[in-house]
Amino acid sequence: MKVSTEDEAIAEQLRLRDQVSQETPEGFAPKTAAGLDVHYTDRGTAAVCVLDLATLEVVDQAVVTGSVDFPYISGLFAFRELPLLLPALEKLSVTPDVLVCDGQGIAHPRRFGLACHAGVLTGIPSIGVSKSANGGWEMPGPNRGDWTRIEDERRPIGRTLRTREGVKPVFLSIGHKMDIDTATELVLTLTPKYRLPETTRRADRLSRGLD
DNA sequence: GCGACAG
DNA sequence: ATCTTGTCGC
Repeated sequence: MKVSTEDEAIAEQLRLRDQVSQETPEGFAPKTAAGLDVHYTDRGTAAVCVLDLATLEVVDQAVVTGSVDFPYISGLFAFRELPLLLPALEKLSVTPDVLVCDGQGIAHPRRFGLACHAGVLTGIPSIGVSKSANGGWEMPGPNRGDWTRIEDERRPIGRTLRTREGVKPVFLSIGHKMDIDTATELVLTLTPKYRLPETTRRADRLSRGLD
């Protein structure tokens, strides 16, 4: 379905959100994780970087550049980024076991943020990790691994997670085919040294034409 | 009108 | 997101 207006985008989110699964597939044992990010200049450059979870080395990557016509609107972020991210995912020579998106999953006004959208359209388990969050949350403890709930109307929709001591926590929520505990463990695996997941850092660098 | 507001 | 100086720490 073509989506070009705000109303159409919201209708599309409401149509797709029931397809989100909050259950991790039986025997889920991811060997690879993909980071997704888009960098903007006069156009957009989407980058996907697949890392081996055991070594955090890059095993595959893809870049797609094109025009971006949908504006940035909080709550409709996916409609700005997915048109370039999906083609980039298709260019990969391997299918990643999980997608780590730079944004929200169900911690979203309609419970259908970028990570959910990417997961449902690809069928790949996904999570959303962002640098800031909507909704209510309190600062987690000071140690790596400490977390607190992100809530909306007293309903848990995600977690803050301290990935590194002395710095602001990250905000994570499940995207698709994923449970929050598995997502938390995955993010900790991806953050041995820096606040943000290695997947996100590599995709960000790649989208900027570095590396 | 005012504050909130993923990137 | 992007703009943009200095500063602290490994």
